[in-house]
Amino acid sequence: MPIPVPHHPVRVRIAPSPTGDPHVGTAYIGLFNAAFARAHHGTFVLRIEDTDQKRSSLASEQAIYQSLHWVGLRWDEGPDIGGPVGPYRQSERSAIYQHHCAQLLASGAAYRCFCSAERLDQVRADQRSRKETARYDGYCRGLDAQHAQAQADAGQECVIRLRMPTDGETEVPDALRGSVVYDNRQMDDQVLLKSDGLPTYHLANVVDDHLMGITHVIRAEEWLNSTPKHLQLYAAFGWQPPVFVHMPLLRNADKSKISKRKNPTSLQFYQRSGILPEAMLNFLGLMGYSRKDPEGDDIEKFSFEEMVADLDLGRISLGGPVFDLEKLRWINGLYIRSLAPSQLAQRALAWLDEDERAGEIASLIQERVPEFGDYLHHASPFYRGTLDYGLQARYLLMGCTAKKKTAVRLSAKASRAVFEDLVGQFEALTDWSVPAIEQAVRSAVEKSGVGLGDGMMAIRVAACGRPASPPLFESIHAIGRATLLVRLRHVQALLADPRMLVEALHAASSELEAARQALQFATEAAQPATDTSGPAAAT
RNA sequence: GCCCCGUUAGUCUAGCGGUCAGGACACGGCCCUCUCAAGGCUGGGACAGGAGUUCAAUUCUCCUACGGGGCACCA
Repeated sequence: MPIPVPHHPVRVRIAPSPTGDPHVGTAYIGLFNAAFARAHHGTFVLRIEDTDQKRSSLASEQAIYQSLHWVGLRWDEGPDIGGPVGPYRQSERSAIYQHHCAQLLASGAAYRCFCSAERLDQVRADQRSRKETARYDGYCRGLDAQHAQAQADAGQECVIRLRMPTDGETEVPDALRGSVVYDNRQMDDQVLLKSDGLPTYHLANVVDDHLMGITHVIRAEEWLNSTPKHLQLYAAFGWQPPVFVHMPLLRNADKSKISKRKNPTSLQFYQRSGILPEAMLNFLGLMGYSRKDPEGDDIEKFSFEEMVADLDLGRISLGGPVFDLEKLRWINGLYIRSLAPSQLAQRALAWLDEDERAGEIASLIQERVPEFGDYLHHASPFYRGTLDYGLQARYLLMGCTAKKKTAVRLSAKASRAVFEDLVGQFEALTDWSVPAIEQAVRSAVEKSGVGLGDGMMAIRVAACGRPASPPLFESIHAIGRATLLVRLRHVQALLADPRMLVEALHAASSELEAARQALQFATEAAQPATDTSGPAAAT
């Protein structure tokens, strides 16, 4: 299905919220927006949706700029570079939303609601127990507008809700799905303006998209179900809605929506572990999308420009693509191999150089580096993304030292408990500092009943992949939370897999066999060569 | 629970009524080779199930199953 393109210039946007680490999903949607804009000689806008005061942060906003730049996305307008329809940060647009909201209030398309959070919770709980769709029950819908206004003026807290039609249907034209029809009775009287005076996503989004002249809203599928509300808003304002394109959601291996619990979702993780930005972009361009050569075979490797050259969003496939690290690594290898050796050297060095942890890492390994040649060996656990855990590492992960292999099963269970506790603590840590890390590690080990030495060894191996490392807490700090959590979860998966134990034992027995053979070989070699001549002696 | 979207091998995908169902990652084998990679060749592996429409369904329609998303004063 071709994407409708009006005659006026194309304007698209991405609108990330600056909460937490810059997300691969943002880059994914950004890629398709940027490519679409470029293909139509349009404009790509970056808008920051920071209306959630509690969760938004400036640091996160900066990280978004950094990471999007890293993958090679460039926007034409945004909070950092300005543009003709700013401001581009929603927290700076409060007056605009309030003004538009007043308009809806005046026309009767919206109304004030004084319901308490407790009452709303109660209503929802009741509805759920009656197996109905949970939504606002319209308690304040009939309130007299003048009276409500007076109450609000008197200082009573309230929100402003959209008055949705109570019958009929809303048809959502989606460029990839055709029209999707919603029964209006299913829909909620969505809150538009929160009691803190800031808009919700829905209001801000519609107002901004209109005011910024957005022609195509290319966003993730999770928004499809709220599009009818947005359409009602456009109608209430008397505005023409944009073309909607809902992209499939990136998935974890188990097909659920991609999440940091199950996958590294932070772009910084990939940057740090040495994924080339062009490989990352290429990989994202393969998610739900494909290009083919004249023979009809799929093209796996392509640049942004090549993607733009024959872009057709209508070819996007709707099944949720699993974000497969294996394939990402393969593509990355493709790019690394295509570099001239001098370029590779240059880029690898630049990669090391741009890592802000350089000094911290150097100070940790300094004592262990008799000559520069040893530097790479000691530094590598800090720069890698995921780690491989060999035989010895697996034993140690299971909480076993060489002395206590007999206690394997018991220890594996205890070490699982350590890692589970630790992941929980590290996720919750607000302060990623060495003392906080130390406290978390100590408490996790103590709670499990594993000896401090064995427990810390298991954690060290999980964190660094080897039993010898700089001091653990400092090392964990330098590795960083995102990467460390990826490693811990990897280890958890290993420990939860009974095959790991079998494999470890199997590997141990073949190692033993190899040792036996080596011994035999050595014994024979040590004997005086009496009859080594002639083939007959071999028997 | 209700609403919506989806479903080609373990994974990413091609296919848009008639194909030996194509390519790629991963996996196995062989070749190359001082090792390891890389590369080449090669093998196994898929249309979720059931009805219908049609001379003909992976492709169109419906039902079922399964997966996912949404149902906040979060985006």
